[in-house]
Amino acid sequence: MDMKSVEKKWQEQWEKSKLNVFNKKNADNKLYVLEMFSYPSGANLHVGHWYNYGPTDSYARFKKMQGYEVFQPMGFDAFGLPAENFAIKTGIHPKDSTEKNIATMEQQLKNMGAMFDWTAEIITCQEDYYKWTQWLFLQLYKKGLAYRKEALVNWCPDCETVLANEQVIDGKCERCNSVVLRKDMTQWFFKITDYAEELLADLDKIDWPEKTKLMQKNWIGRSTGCEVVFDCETGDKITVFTTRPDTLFGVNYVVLAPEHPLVNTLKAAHPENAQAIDEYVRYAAEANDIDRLSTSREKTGVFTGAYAVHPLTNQQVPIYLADYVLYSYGTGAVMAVAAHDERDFEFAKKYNLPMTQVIQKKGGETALPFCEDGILVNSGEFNGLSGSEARDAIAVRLTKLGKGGKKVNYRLRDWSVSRQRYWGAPIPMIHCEKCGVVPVPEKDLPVKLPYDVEFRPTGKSPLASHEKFMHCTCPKCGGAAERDPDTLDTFVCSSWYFLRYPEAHNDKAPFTKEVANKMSPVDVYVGGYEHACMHLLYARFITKALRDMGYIDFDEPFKRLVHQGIILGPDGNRMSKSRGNVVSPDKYIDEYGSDIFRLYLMFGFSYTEGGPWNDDGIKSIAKFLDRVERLVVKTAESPIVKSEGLTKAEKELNYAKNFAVKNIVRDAEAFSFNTSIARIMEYVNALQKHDNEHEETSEFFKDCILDLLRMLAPFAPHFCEELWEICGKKTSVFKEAYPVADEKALVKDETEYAVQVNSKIKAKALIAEGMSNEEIQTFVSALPEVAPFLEGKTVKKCIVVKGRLINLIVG
RNA sequence: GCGGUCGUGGCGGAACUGGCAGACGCGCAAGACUAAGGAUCUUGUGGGUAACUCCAUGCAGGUUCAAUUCCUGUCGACCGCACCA
Repeated sequence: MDMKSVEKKWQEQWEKSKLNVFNKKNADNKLYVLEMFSYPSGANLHVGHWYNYGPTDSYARFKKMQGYEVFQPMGFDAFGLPAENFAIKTGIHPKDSTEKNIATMEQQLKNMGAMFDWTAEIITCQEDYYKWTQWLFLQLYKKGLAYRKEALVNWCPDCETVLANEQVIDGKCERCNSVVLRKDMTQWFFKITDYAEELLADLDKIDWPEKTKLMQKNWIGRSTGCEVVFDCETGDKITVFTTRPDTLFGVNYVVLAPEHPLVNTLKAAHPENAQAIDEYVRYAAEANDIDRLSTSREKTGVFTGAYAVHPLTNQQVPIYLADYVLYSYGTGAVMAVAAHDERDFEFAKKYNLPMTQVIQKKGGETALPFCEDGILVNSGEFNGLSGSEARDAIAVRLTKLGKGGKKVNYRLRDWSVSRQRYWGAPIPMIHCEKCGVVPVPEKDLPVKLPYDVEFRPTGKSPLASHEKFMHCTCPKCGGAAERDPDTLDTFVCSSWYFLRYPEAHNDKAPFTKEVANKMSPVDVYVGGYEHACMHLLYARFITKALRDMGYIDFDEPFKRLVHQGIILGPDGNRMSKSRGNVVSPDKYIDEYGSDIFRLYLMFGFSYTEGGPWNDDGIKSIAKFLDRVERLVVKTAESPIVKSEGLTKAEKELNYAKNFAVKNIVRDAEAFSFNTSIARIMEYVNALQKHDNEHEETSEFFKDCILDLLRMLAPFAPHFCEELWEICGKKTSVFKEAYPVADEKALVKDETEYAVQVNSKIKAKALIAEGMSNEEIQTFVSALPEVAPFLEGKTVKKCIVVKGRLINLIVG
């Protein structure tokens, strides 16, 4: 079969018959199967795209044949840094390169033969999409979930630009390798932390890989502990967070992060230390990520001269500044217990601070620092309590005294969405001298991204230099005002795109409640695990926020999630241009076509594992399809002999068929395509064998061949359409129902069992259906291979595992 | 450092809930058909042994009638987080 022309023929046919277009009339029966959309950074699809989209398309086709109205859209996540960086390097405008890449990729995706519903295509960099991304921003702003604050950004001094976190590799700029600094800028944030608890709790409700859920769980980082208030000599209060209130009597000093707002007050109170404090704050600010990355880094800090009062003992404890305390976590201040915390211990040792042991190992000598649970000592009335008892008791006491109490903390930080970059959706906000920050009225959306922008780095957001863009009138007072020069993180674009697909052409709204509730959530979502803590978390957050704003009625965007594995280079490393181990799918497509390539991707790897590329097996897949073709064509051309009932051989074939169907269905549902295909191969072997042994072609055999095409169709779609036609069928094989296993055909009169004596296999025996355990024991005991082992011994126990084995325990 | 995943033939990989380890395929070997075979078909293929059988799922233990599967320890590979108080 000339695969290339066959594939072209059916792709055209499918387009003409609208086979892949979702039929809204059947929406009650919908199945929303979604692959993560493509980033159009390169012109060609790479193996990873094929591996994500090919097998998932087979899944979608399989479900379609099972009777679902499958919605499988595709689009492009088209804003973002690579296009802009490419532009900076080559001078080609991001819009131009992106559009060109999209055109190429669309064609390649069509050549793949996946049943994408192109009528629902979305491209995030187009006005009719980012208009609604901006709308989303405004809703979050209205709801108080978008706010502005000063925050540190990654700053590359050489490129004179802000870098996104993903552009910082080991503390260095991914492009020029210079050390990245941190710089304070006012930025927009989304308040994802408001949803920390629900994001964590609802992980239990979704069918996602456990490791992904665990990653999100760790990322959210819930920890329960206690807040403790220390009165500062200046009259201020210092609140610290601790998970170990049981060590409260061991506090030796209090540490503030260098960025802590109280630092200036303390400095003013102790001018004698002002210089040292200033120096340390500057030192900490200049410390770059490389230093901070190193956990072995020596602890540094400075004494402020000030003291605070211990809430329970009323003792004076000194206040230090140290950058091992992170301003962004907890309260930005900690109580230091040198005897029971490794970091505090290290710091205390370095600065010769006292240590007070308050926890003792049960019954033993205690070497410091001792960070495990133990029995309280030197803790007044709390002496003798265990760790957990003490944590409760001390928290209760603090609450009573109004000096703190139980508190839950999260590691999750708010989502910074401002990007000082050009190629993104402009933030729909206006800065007016008189009215402050004013949102762009919804009727004025989109805030269009101008084309004629100098995107080469100047140290400012590129849009800031575009006068026409920047100047505007304040919607509130009508006076002159300026637009926000930043653009939105591309993760904002992708945080809601699944809601847009079903209404891709709605120009009145991003989506409607009615359609969204009907079509979403996505039933099966397939994409890379690298998005575990970014896209997948953001989309969950936005879904919940939209729900709380009344736009949708469901809690989670993706009911079931599957991660495909990664296809590595032949050398076992990740494919990369610098390694020179990139495998391009193009030459394989050229030689074998899409079906064979896709089939090989499904058969040669465990889908969720992936593995090193190796093309040894592609030929064998081509051979396999050749065999199928010969068998089908021969059968189609043979005269059919009518018969009544099934012969013994046909019964066996019927068993083989139903066994195959049962397992294919189960495995395809689990995205275990390699075993699904293995079962199809076995079935083909059985058909082949039957055909070799029989001159005539029975009606039953022909039906078996047709079922084979139905079984194989999702996995080799063009190929099976062609053979289906050769068999004289006028309608698409994808209008057929996927075969269903007939359980009756799977019941055998007798089953082969392994017979063991004392767990060692001695024989195989055919056991008739319905024999009792006693009958079985009598029967196998008499077997010539078994009997000698039982001579002179008694059978103490006979274990029968239905359909598998019999184990006689003798002694 | 913390958390997680995974170690199975020459290779890719199977093994559903603890139940015949190595499905399916590649590769290899032998044979058939052939003028020819890098086509096709048939058969064989974890290792040792002449054989009975024995040894084999990284390594060492344990639980069990039975362990690739469960538990403990250990080695190795990969991934995520990383001063989170």
